[in-house]
Amino acid sequence: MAAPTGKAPSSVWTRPERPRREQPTLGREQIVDAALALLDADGLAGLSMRRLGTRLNAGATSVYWHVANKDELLELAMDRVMSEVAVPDAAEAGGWRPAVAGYARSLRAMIRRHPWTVTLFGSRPMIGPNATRVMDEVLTAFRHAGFTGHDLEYAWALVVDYVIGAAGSEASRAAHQRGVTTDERIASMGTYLRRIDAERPRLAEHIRAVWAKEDDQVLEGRFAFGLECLLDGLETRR
Amino acid sequence: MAAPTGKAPSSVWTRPERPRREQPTLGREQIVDAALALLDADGLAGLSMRRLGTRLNAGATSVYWHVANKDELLELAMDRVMSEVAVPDAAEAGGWRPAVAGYARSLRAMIRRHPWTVTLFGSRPMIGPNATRVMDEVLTAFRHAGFTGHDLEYAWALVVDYVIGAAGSEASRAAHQRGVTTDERIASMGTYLRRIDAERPRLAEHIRAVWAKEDDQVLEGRFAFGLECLLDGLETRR
DNA sequence: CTCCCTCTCGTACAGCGTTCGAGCCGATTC
DNA sequence: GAATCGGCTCGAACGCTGTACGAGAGGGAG
Repeated sequence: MAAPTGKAPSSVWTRPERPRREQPTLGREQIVDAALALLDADGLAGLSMRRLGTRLNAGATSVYWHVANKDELLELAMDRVMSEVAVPDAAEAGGWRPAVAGYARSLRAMIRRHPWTVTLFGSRPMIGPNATRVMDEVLTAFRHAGFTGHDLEYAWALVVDYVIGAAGSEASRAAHQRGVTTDERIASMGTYLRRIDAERPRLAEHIRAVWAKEDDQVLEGRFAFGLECLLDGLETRR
Repeated sequence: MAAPTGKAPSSVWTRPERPRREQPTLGREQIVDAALALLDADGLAGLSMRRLGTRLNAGATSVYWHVANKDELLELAMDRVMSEVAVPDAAEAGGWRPAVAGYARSLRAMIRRHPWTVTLFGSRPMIGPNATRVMDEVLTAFRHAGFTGHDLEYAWALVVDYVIGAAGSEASRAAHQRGVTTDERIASMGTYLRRIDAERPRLAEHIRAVWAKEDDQVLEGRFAFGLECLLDGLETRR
């Protein structure tokens, strides 16, 4: 994987795609397509350059002509999924608040569709065309609210950090529940939960009560609660 | 060095003079110690079972007697660093709000000391003794505020999700700035930033203005802003 | 003494990301 | 037509990873 050296990183976006000759050869587009398919199916661990090659009916290392790194490939994949994030126009949506809320929901939905993005957010500066488009639109929404200068950056960071944190915790928790019922999960804690019972009875009670009905509806409510809290806090500061 | 091959008569010279029993054998404690040292020094990529073994003056695979997996080792490491997180008592700190704020700051500080935790949060259910201790204390703080049932869970999730998201984005951004000045970083974007200049001038302006002075002080202010926003929002709902 | 349990570690295996260089093929140039 | 070139593919190899396995050392117990 990437070696975090001290040199200035050269990003995919700074280098033009190699000019293509015909159709039947591979290009960045289909490579990213195939990578996305593997990522969505089996997560980050499901994407290896060899598997990607065979999926493309190509040699294992042919991809390296079109993409320098696996890291670069992941950058491309990240920007691709960012194209799914929509930011409502503040004027049409009826103010900055619906616009920002719509963005937050859209971003969360995207992360839930592509849980592998969680690990990758911020692993590199996201400056791809779609990421910049989203950022630009969100910033204009916040400017509609009256934020400027540092407060503008602070407000944006607050929303995006929360959404990534919340959607991330949902996604990774979902990954561990796949094919396991809540009862089984509680049962698998077995003696350990019983020890918590003894040492921290109120916590154990809470765990049982909350985990027992942690379905999609509750998660939806959880996110809505957090988002509204956060927007209320922003409202008083604009 | 003589290598003992086959069934050569066992001579003093063919074998090291004392088969190394200097340490009372390794235990989980020192294994986690060494793992933490590697993780803090070189991040997640810096921890390999072989490096860990040599660091412990042990064979590469000796660790597997004490720990089943690398995953388990990381779970132990995660719980160890959770011991650094402190939750002020609500009564002593002067209310739920200072208590929760203190917890948030302590968690963020821990993540900044151990940036490799970012990827690991939520990658497995955190039910180690220290994690449960922290969760218990935080829940009692929120109960002091009057939260119960679902709102209790929602409030807790809001804070922890935000802190992890914010500290995570800080940590990963810091990892990419290591040894690179902001000027170099902006310069490395080169023509690409100029394209953003052309297509999204307000965004480019914002990027230059914000990235230019993204020092620790600004990050501190950013976190404080978000945290206060969020606590304000919680205040109206308790 | 032998037996057994705890613990160490060399070896091996499959898989990873990536480099290198050989080679194919269509287009251009002589 | 022949030679050359550049875009592109790909097999082989390198060094690394996590982990399974089994041989064996050390010390206590019978």
